[in-house]
Amino acid sequence: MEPPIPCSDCPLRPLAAFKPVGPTALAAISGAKVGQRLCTSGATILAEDQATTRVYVLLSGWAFRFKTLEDGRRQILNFLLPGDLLGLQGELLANLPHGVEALTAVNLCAFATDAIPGFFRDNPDIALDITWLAAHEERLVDDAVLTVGRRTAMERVAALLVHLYKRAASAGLVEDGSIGFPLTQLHIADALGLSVVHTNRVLQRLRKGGFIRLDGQRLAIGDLRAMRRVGRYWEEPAPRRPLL
Amino acid sequence: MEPPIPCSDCPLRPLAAFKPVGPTALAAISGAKVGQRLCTSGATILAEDQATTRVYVLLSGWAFRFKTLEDGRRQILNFLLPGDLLGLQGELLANLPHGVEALTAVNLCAFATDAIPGFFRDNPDIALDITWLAAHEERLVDDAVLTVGRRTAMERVAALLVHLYKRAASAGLVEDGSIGFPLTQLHIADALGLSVVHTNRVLQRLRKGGFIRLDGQRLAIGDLRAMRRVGRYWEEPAPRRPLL
DNA sequence: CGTTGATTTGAGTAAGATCAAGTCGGGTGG
DNA sequence: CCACCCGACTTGATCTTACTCAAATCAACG
Repeated sequence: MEPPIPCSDCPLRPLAAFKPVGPTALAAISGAKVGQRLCTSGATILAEDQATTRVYVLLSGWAFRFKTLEDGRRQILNFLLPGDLLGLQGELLANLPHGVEALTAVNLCAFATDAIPGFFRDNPDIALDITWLAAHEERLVDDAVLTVGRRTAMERVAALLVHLYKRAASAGLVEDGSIGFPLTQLHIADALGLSVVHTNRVLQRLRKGGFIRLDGQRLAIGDLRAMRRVGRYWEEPAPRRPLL
Repeated sequence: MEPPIPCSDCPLRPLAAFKPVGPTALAAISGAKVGQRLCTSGATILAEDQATTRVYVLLSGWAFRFKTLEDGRRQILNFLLPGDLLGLQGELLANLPHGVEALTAVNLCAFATDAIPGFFRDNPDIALDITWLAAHEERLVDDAVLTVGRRTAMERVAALLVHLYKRAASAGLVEDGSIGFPLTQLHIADALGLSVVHTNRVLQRLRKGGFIRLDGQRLAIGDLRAMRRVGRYWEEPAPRRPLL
């Protein structure tokens, strides 16, 4: 339970993955911030189909967005890593069309939802950044549709692992060739439209083929090139992204 | 090949589905418009992975966004109907991560991509509308992930047909209980992650069950309630949406 | 008529789901 | 310390959904 971090000391901003921000924009962001929020692993950050009063930036930890069918079938839409914005759809659309759940303990930077129209009025650069982030997230979901709709189970798992590894890497989370990996096999299954059992078997094939090391809570990818080939997954190099 | 329609006479704006727009915003939009573009059915409106110079609003006709794997497997991400914005991701991200193809003859209203930053600078209401449209499209794609990942083939087809029927309806395209329906079974299959053959059989089941009438180019849904039940598909009532 | 695109039908198959146990490791309480 | 519980992971057996391949039909069109 650390004290709130001032935006000027944000641990994320120095990372190469993020676009530098000017002093006026930083002041505007800092001024709109209304606090921080901590969630424990497994907590519901935002409930499905609910009106929201906050928009958050993920400071640390992992989370995911999901939707469920009334009979309980769950689909994970995408994963959220440090720097990601969440809850924007709740502000723009009437209410949030999906839920958000924490995968690990999570530290969130909170903004009042009415800060958004404020940014658009007074700070076009930030407004454009917000729209950029929205477009970027849509790109991720577009990829998810392609993966779930047209890739084989093996391709899906490989593509997801590469994708998450690279994102974790650009958030500075690699330690001696591996990342902390908080997903259970059920999460992988729910993200990829597979059953847990089948997911388990595919993971074993990847392990036995020497493509990955995945024990307990850490993931290492031996040969990234090979994994990309298995997953038929080539994403363009990540551009420097804005950080709210 | 009609002459360009001035924004003030836009045939879409009077529809109840669209949010009214003030005179200054209308003037700004009108001023940014650089022309119209006609495409024939089947034409590529925007190519995959390409830098773009234009953003379009679909004035009339149907189109779809898609991605392909290098071996030819194609996934349709969502369908575009009159009033939809396309090409925004090409402006914000470096280049367009998906292709856009016309399903019917299509009439597009063109804006130079650099009109977007201009809107953000000078016209916060329009900027917010653009972001709203982006968030709304993401919602559609989120739904697509849920459909493809967790619904059965029967549910997928039923949900898609209801979805498209309702959207066509709100674009004013219903004529005596049916809509013009330009998708082939291959399009349906590619949108839903199914094979054409299986799609065909599911459609036949829906027809024989009396749920739909789908002959050649027209779709009618007998009992919408029943179809929603089959598809496990309940969307929230469509809000009035902005039109660029 | 011949061609072409869309749809339909049949037969065989494979990918992945379901069901049912069983293992393993890390708490927790007695 | 040990029994036990619980969640995550594994494994095997069986089954089903939806895919593949192949071919026929059908309508529109030049």
